Amino acid sequence: MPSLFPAARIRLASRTGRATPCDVGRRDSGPGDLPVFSEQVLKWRKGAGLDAAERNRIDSSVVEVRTFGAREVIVRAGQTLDVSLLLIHGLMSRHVDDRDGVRQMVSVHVPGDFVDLHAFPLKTLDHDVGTLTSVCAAIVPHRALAQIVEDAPELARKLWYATLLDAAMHRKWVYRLGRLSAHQRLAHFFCETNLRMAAVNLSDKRRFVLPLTQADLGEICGLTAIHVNRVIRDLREWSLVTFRASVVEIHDLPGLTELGAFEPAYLYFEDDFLRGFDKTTTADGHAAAPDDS
Amino acid sequence: MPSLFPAARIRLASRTGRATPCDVGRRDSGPGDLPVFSEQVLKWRKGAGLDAAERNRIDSSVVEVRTFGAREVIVRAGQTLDVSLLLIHGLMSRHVDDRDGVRQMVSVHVPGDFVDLHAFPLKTLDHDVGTLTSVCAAIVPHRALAQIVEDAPELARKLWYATLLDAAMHRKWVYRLGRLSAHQRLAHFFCETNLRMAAVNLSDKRRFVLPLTQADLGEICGLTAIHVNRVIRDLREWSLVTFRASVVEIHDLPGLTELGAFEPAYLYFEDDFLRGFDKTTTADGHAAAPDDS
DNA sequence: CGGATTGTTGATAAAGTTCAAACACGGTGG
DNA sequence: CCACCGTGTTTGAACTTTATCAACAATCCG
Repeated sequence: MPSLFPAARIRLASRTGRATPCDVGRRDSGPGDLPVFSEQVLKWRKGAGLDAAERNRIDSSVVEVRTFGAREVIVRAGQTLDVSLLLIHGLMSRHVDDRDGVRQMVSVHVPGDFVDLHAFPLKTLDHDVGTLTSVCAAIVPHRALAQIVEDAPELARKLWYATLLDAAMHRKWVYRLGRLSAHQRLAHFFCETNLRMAAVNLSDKRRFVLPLTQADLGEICGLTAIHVNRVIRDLREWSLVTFRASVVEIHDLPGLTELGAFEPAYLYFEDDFLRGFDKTTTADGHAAAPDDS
Repeated sequence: MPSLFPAARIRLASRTGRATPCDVGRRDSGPGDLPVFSEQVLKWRKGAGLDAAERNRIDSSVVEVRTFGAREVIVRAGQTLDVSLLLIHGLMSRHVDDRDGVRQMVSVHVPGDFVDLHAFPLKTLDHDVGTLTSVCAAIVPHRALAQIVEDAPELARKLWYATLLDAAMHRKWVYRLGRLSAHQRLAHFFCETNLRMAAVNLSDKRRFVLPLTQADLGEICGLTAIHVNRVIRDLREWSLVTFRASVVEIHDLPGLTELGAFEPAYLYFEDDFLRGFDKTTTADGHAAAPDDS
């Protein structure tokens, strides 16, 4: 299994396990050899790429790098926050919690996402934030963000943009839940996640590690775990995609895209990046999968 | 029928009718007697109230006031935008459009909402924006917003906040579609809308004009119009709420709130404002409904 | 090896959709 | 004034999708 999720960078901790400290990349050149956190931030996003100065500004805003175990709740709804998390390794989620323990996930975050940047303008969140895997995240104090807003308006606009990217994804999730069938919802989610993972080199465009249970997929797609199970079986039997042992393997990307009515415009990826995902990659043909780290 | 939707301010045009020009309020005092557009913006929102200078800044950013007929599409997905709309009178909506003409509404906008402020950082939208009623809106060019970001960081933060309020509502809509039954979805939507309308004096906390068809409610709640019809009948028979002739009348707010599992924290309203909506107002009791216009 | 979590299957029930048809209502034009 | 038309609402019946309940198998982890 090639470097989809290099063990050296993140190890999937057991439910109760302790997160492994994560080794943060370093830039060889640069002022003072600052650790690099911003590498994946807004990567490939149309009209929001960060220049060297902006990355530096973000990197130097980080006051701490923290690790968390898998399946921890990091932020509870209502809590007042004065820092935000920039996800470096692992997966996180945000969910709306019902009193009866019924949860609905509202987003899944991949490395490079500013998970709860929303908390900066809002001061308090309306939902919970948690880890899915063990996680390594950079802590950015809101003071530093306020300073950025104060004297780097263009970077501020890009941070704003990052939060609106989340909003755009939320909208598509509303659409997914409101208009698509169970099969389509799963297909759509796999397509979306494939793209987002690929953007940060965690998918080779057909295959990626997705450490979720079928129950998690149910919380994402508004379905019961049991129904998810049957739907996944169908998708497998239809030779569209398999999901087994936390690995998603897309056998027929055009077919999956078609079924899920997936149109990636809402992710605001640059056309260059999207070009690798069109009708070229069919069936198991191991089609061209370039520029993968 | 008391001043829920004063005819002098907005007249519900027929499907094909022409929008009536809207008379914009004027402030008696103030520099140069500027027309007031910002009056309802972020009204009652926790930690984001606008001071006089900030309102002025917004008012003076408006270059034009435009009216639109009912049921028009104002902005199409993908279109590059250099202005945003501040809704003054009427209702607007945003929706994700499927190729087969199947639509899913992702938000409904009331006066005071910066409908497509998202377009400022994003430059182009991922969804359509349209009118529900005939509408009067102030046009704010992105140049002016950029200037605000440049030299009024605190106001910029509040505009950012306004877009994140939308995101918070999106999340709740995801929850609504993913976790609630048809009856609960409608109940939740009516509760949400009641609050938002009340915040801008378009609901007296129990009753408001909502010029939507049952098909519209279906597009909002991810249901067929037929099912909406049956659900509405149930809600009426259960003495929770009636929806007839575009008027929503809530007979049992606590009951409706309970059924819809409605918790308004995600709307970020000030506690003072929310206080009028708790368990006090029961049944048809015409309970205390103060400070209404 | 043993216990807990996760995945799988079947039977049954509930919720929501689809299709078809009728009804109400406000225009519009004769 | 009335007939007519279109939009929106209401009802019924058959059907599909998804949930629920109840086991049981497989897997993972300690």
